[in-house]
Amino acid sequence: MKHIAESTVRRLSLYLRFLEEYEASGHATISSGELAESGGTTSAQVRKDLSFFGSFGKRGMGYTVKDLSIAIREILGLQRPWSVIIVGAGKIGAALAQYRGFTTRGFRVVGVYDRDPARVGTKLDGVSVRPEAELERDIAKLKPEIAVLCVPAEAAQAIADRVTKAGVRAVLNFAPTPLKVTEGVAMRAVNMATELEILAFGLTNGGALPVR
Amino acid sequence: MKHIAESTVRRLSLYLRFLEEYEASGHATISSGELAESGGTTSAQVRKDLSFFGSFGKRGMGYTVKDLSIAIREILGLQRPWSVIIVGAGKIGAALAQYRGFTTRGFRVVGVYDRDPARVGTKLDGVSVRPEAELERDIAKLKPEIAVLCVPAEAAQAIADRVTKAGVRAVLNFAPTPLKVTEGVAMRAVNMATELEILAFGLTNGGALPVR
DNA sequence: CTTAGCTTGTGAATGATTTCACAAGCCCTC
DNA sequence: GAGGGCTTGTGAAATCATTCACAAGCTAAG
Repeated sequence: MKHIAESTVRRLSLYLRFLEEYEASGHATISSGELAESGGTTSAQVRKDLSFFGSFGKRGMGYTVKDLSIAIREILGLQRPWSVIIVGAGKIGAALAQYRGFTTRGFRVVGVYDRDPARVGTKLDGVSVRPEAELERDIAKLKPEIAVLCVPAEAAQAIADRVTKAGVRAVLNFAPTPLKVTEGVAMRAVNMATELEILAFGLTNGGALPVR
Repeated sequence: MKHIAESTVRRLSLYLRFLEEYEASGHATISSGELAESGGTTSAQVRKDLSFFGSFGKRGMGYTVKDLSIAIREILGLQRPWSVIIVGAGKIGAALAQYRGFTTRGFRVVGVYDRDPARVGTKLDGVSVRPEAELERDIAKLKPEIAVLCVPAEAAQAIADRVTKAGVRAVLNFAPTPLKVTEGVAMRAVNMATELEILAFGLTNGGALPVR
């Protein structure tokens, strides 16, 4: 398959969100222009994004909301559930373990881990925190595809190595440090301090950063 | 000033993090190659990024760790502190209010707000949660530059409108919905479900997404 | 059946970002 | 103070992403 830009995938996720809203509000069809409007982009961009994966609309008519939303879900791989483990049950990890936005999209938190015995055993939204030492055993048993890392920066690389070695194939890293992962493992990072710093840059150098 | 790509600003933030580590570990100078290695990019990229803002190194020698880190801090606007308010004291908002990564970079949380009276009055790392109704009054008084939104999707646009109208000039949005803000307000969004969806795409379409 | 009015899908053009490649410059040694 | 060995800073080239612009195709109306 051709290379798909990350920006395209990100927009698909956004389109899907709007399609679900449209569906809920009773609309049966939608044009690339309307979808673009909701997502803050252009109709050409919407059509181009979709064109990488096939042809989903009807000329003169637009897209069937229901069909397009199924198609995008399929493109993103959301027609099946994904199992997620969260490593680090501090403030952020605990918040994510209970975050509804994950579960509504088919991401199931099947395990939460922490090194601190004081946190082990506490329940987060139905999942008990387990000791970090059990990671390998649990990964072998539960076969989660994705690990979310909410550990301190200095521990992140070691945990990433452990979970990928144990079979996890995708990592979402909230620790403020970049990670190296072996070829074939998908990696994404969310760095909240960096986001604030980009805003600070924007405020400092008014206008140098294209707004959005 | 020329337009600076967001990707450049993001990398600068990353370089700064490494420079701080390097400084702490006693290194006095660093080359673009070493910096690139740590940040997962190329030496040419590092030099190009810096070249937008000036000339900071010595040919043959590399960069003085201390000077470069001061220079980047200045570029990003981090030589001064920034005041931040957090709106929404649910799981995510509360976690962010107590997140050390913000404070260590000079972002001071000066207020946390919630609509739910049950949460009002609770203390988060020294800051009491205040009623959302006080937003405008507090913004006028505290003059925070940045607002972090951790409210439900359906409330986010209304809160964004209120805080920007009251004088906040930058918004970091954690609600899973895109926001429209008036010209001149800096806006960034962190969508955690989207990040997982990008990983799901990567897992589903093995190799279609450049793994970075 | 034909025409009018929309909207898609997509090559081509433009714009943005990254990578290349090398002259210029600095330090250290001899 | 001349030469060797590095490393920066930066135009030019290459790559990647977005926007343009329009033929093709669908529906509804007459």
